[in-house]
Amino acid sequence: MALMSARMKDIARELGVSVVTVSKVLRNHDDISPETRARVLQRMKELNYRPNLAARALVTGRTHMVGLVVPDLLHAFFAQVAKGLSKVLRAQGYGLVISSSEEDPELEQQEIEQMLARRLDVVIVASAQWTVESFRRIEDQKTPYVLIDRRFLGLTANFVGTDDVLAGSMATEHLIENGCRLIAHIGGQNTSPPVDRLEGFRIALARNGLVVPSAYIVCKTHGDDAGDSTGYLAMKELLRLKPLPDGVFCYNDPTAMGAMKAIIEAGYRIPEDIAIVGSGNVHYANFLRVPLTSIDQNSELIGEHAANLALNLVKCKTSTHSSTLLVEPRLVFRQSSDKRNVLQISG
Amino acid sequence: MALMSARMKDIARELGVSVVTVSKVLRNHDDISPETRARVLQRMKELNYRPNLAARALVTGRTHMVGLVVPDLLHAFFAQVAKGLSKVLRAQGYGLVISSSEEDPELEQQEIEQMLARRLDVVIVASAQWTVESFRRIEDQKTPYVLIDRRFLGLTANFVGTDDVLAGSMATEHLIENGCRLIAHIGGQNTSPPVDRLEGFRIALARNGLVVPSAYIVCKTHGDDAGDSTGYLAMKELLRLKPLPDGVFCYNDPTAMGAMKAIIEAGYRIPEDIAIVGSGNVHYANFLRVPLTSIDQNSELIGEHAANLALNLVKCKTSTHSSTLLVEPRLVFRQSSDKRNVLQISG
DNA sequence: TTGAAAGCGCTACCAT
DNA sequence: ATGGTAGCGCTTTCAA
Repeated sequence: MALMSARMKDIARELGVSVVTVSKVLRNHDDISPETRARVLQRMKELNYRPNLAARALVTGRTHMVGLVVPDLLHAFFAQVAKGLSKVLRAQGYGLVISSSEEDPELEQQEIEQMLARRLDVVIVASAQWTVESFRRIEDQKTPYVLIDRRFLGLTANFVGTDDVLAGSMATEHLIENGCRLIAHIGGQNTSPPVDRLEGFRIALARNGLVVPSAYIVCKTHGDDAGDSTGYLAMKELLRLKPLPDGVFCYNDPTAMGAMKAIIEAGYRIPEDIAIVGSGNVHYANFLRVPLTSIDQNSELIGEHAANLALNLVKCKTSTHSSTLLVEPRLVFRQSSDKRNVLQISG
Repeated sequence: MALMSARMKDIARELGVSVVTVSKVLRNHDDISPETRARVLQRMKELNYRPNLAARALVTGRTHMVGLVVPDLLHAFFAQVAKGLSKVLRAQGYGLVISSSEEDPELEQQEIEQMLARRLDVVIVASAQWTVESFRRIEDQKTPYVLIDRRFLGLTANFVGTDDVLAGSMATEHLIENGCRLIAHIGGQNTSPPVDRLEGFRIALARNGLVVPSAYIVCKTHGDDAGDSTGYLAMKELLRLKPLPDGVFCYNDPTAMGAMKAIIEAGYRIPEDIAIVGSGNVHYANFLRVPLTSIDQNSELIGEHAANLALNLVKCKTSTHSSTLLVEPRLVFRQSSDKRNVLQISG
């Protein structure tokens, strides 16, 4: 038994062939005689040979690894995206390097630098940045990248995410259809999903001739990380208003979870007193205090699309044209917004 | 502007020094004059130089990357473990390659093979294997590995996980203390956590002189993946029994979520009719139908310990002695098992 | 069909 | 303090 794992050199020497021949067999070149091929394959199996992909990467310039940077691995949305990514990448023999930025732009920058230094073939980022500057550095390195979930205006980049304006209007229209007339919004700041969903919210209200005083719109920072406590605090603010809102569109599910907690603690009922809609449709939405109506963003599909787009970029680096892929949101109706019984009672 | 990213060679040529000198500056060797060092650093900054870690890995034999294979990225327990891992690894400049086996032993094997081929410095696995065979292959490669969450009897390996027997008895004792007398169990199969927790369950019952007919113990496969539907189905079985159990220890939180759904659908109350305890203490446990009492396994700490152990293995490969690290479980008391005041009005 | 030579970008070792 | 030489394990190119 050798101390080191076997190398091509070893197999070549033992079989009296050259390293090149072994290499060709490994990569299924067809200019090798069947007998030679058989002997090499045989010996590879015996030795349990594994090509050193790090060495291959050095000469080919391709590591066959993709990087993913997300703000928070614990957030079910990103876990789902990662799952979709992982599925596609595995099928193509690509590895996935994952890193969490903890919503910290500086940390994110560092992690991206690491990935560039590792020469990952392509990097996928749900960015916590405020500016566009850090993407310029990726571009300098000539490493292709794909943004997901959060877009940057003024940056021509490949993007895969949700049609957030539509998500926002869809959620709001749903509340209106279910009898809500004074609809509050709990949002976020600084990233495109909360901003666009708020716009969708406004569009839906306007389309239905509804007016909402600005006090009913609460946008805090840190909507993703610790979204539940943000939602909790925001909802407590809303509960001080008179009259109370009869529906709340929360810009994501963690926020909605916090809001529900605040409502129940205050002794109100969901959906009878206040209806709730979230977004993201986390996989446990149906198991919450009150099963949560949510906008399904098809997060796993976002991951799959991002993976496919990323792999395309690797295959044809020439592509100067960058694509934007919006996955269509879809509302999943659950108890938290179901006022049908309430409407019957009240006439 | 160069087409390729800068290499040491470029910097060396431009500055009239040797590649070795540049390399030494990069790695903070102290046998370089301050002026030379300054010039090199300056130029590195200007060119935005990033050392090619793939090349470094080839010569040093260290990729500075750690692999993690889990059965399911969506399971909050593993996401939390990954978070703990990630934190420690980042601080040490290590990268994290993550892969999901989807509870499929064959897929897991393939992913591990990939990681070995990539020459990751160490591999951390929450294994879905039935046998010990695949770990032998890792050992052949001389790649150190750490098992987490799931142990294998008869395998001398490094392990970090929960004291599952204690977790099981702790949960069960808790139900007993809260007045339960006919306690059911929903478990899993084939992996050590459900098996050990069931043992803890039995120990606690025996210690308290309680007897539970075998029909009250339901162990299905697939306790992790789609744990909620498993729990749902198992609970429906239990609900057909007479008399009904007055408490259920579910071997993990997803299972408990499914069980709660079945109980509520059947028109029973939690905890008044049936108390529930889970394990894992997922981060949204407090936001479920009924806030869920759960055994906190300190999953993030498990990740941190696993990372530290893994890095130690990398640093001193000589260590023939393998360690087992059990993180102590801790019960988090919430409403789902709170029978102290069954008349209490929620709100 | 086969293989010798060159080199990917970097580090280790030892001489200067 | 500095650098020449010799690789790491593999692929590429081109000649035989």
